[in-house]
Amino acid sequence: MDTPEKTQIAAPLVSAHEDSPVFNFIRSLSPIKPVKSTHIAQTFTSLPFTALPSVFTSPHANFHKDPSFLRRHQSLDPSNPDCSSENHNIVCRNGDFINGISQRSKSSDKKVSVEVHAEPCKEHSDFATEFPQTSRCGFYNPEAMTTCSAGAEAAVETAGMSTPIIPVAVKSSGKPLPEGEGQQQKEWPIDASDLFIFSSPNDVEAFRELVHRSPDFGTVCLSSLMSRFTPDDVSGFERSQQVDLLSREQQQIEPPYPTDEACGQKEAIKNLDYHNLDKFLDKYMSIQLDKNSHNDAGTCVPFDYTPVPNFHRGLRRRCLDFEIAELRKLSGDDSDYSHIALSQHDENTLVNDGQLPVESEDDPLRCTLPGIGLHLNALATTSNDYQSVEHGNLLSENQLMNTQISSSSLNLPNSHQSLHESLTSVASEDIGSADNGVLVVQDGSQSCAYPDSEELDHNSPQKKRRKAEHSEDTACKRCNCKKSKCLKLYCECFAAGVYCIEPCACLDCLNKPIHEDTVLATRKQIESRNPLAFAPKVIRASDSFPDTGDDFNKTPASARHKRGCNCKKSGCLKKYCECYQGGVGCSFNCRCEGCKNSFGRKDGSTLNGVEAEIIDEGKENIGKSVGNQRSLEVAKQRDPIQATPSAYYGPSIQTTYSAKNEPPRSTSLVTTSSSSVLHAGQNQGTHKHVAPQPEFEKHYDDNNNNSSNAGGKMPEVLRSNDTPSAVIKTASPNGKRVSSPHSDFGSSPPLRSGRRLILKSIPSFPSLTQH
DNA sequence: GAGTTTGAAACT
DNA sequence: CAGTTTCAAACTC
Repeated sequence: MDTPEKTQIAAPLVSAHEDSPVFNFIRSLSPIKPVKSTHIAQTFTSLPFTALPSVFTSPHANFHKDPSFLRRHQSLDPSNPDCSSENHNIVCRNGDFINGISQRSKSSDKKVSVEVHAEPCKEHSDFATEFPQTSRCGFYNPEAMTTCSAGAEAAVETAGMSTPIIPVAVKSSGKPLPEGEGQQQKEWPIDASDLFIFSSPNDVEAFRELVHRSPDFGTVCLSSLMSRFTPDDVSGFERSQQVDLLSREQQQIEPPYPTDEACGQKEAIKNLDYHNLDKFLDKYMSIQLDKNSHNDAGTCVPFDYTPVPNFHRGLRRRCLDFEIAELRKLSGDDSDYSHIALSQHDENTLVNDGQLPVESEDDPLRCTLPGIGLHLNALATTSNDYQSVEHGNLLSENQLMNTQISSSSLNLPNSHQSLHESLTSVASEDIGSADNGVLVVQDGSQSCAYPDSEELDHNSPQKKRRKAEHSEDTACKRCNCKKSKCLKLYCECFAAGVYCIEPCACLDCLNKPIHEDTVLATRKQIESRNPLAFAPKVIRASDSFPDTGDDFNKTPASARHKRGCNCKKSGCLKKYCECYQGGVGCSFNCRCEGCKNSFGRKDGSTLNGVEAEIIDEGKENIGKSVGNQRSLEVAKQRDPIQATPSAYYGPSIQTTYSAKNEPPRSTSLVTTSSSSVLHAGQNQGTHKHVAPQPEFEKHYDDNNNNSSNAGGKMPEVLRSNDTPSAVIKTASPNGKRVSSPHSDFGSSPPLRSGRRLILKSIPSFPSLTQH
């Protein structure tokens, strides 16, 4: 048996290098390529690998698919040393797949090498291309599961796609079934044809012999295998594979691969009766099992079927609904979009967040908008997550999709944060939930909104309020609309770009997935009227520039309400005030009267609670004759770091809209400022944010001297047309993150009266409507 | 929980 | 664009 030898030889290599990207690359260059790695690699690379975790995806097809998978994998890891064409068309060990499938598997010391033999797949390229989808189908795609019939071929069909038929070199006959029905015999639960592809008849015979000698061997193996799955997995599997299972059950044929893809194989192998199997493998099958790894059984990290499938399946965010719906429309996919949330799948990797996700099940497109649809207000804020996501994506091809999504998702960086949080709770709560899109979505949202069980009592206003406060950062809203049908901005849910959920006490609510058409239409209408209507109300600069590392952004003052408030009686000290509610100071955009916003007064005298006191104190000391700039200077002297943001960034940022002269809703204005900021931010190093202060002061002073400007409150910098970028850089550390939904960057003319409107960090709102 | 206050959103 | 109305959240009792 030449097989064992090969295995032994190759195994070390795999163990040592399989994880190495470099090694993978080298392997990709390997002349020994049974499969067209190049082509596959492209498609595969572009595809999120994370899909693989779907354990039950296509048990039957798995093995048949495995060759393809391997090939794809080769594509990814084309040069896989473990794969050789020596004696077989394709000989690969499980370790390879595992490696290819997931990096995490490597972490384990186990070496599972299964030499399989598969004939070239004529459709492999297509399959490779499609594979991710197929594999991702997991529980969702019953069709993905194909019965591993006794025949040498198994076709896996997934949503309109047919996977390659990969004939196995040898089918194990095994011991005859009691019934003898069908060609397959129930001998070893894991049919050799399913689990292994023998490179030679001798191997098959050896395997049979082993099985025969150990009557319970198969049962044990199967039990062990199945025990690895959670009830949810099993149920999901059963649902999707019901037909197949029934069919097999009738035939008394055990499902060969409850596990997904390579992971499934790996798990299967791990769960095998090692005493028997190991011997057999060592001798006949070139399968090396590291018994030490057996401890990890069930912790097939990369393919950890249990959590992953559930997670994906369970993830539902209503917040994504709008976008999803839109996407679905765009893609013309009528399928349940609820699973889009799945795109969030690997949030842990992503960041802290996740908000975003990599895998989509059927429709890649869906995956592409992970961040979109999140609570917009929350999303508006930071780029940290966004960046993190990107990095995370780079780390793994599995997350490639995420990257695409993230980058394409209109700068909704923050979504990751909230998403992650939401997902965290949702993931667990939604597990086992019905796959019904709508229901699930709501559930997900609900989960999102109410991570705490206590919050289940959503009818209590106080609780709601409290919940709202708690979840305020989590981008989950709930409303109590009575007349608006939750289709107006009055509705917080609708305004936030999310569907209403159960906790909402709204009446006649139309802001639900079932009315998505209405919702989208309404949305469009409102957006047509005000493109930024759904943009975050509060633009948080602090979150926008994670990489800057400067502390300037950390003060509430660094964030501003995009439009400013119009408070008359509340003094901007109550939540009636959107600025206050948003935890940001009032800005020059505000038309409030008697502003006492503790986060920062409109006049700029107050940066935040502490700063305000400092400033006030400074004012007193300096005298009323001294302008605000003096106060700012005083404050800055006392605490340059904190004072700066408020003093400088605040006004600058706030000037997104002119207080009175500039219509808050002027898109063009916003665009202008956005572009400026964007340019500044993108092209400028973060360190530049620090320098501007003096300059700002100068402008500010000048501004004060110039009473002609909007009440003299507008810093000259903002008014100046000369160097928007510079100004912005100076004033806005976040400049790089500015994104306007409608970006006419650079084309926007200066605002009237030379005033520049700076809309910072307004995440491009997911345009559900394709304008 | 009901009623009031408040200010944003929508409308004219 | 300003004024008014509608609306729902925030708040008070």
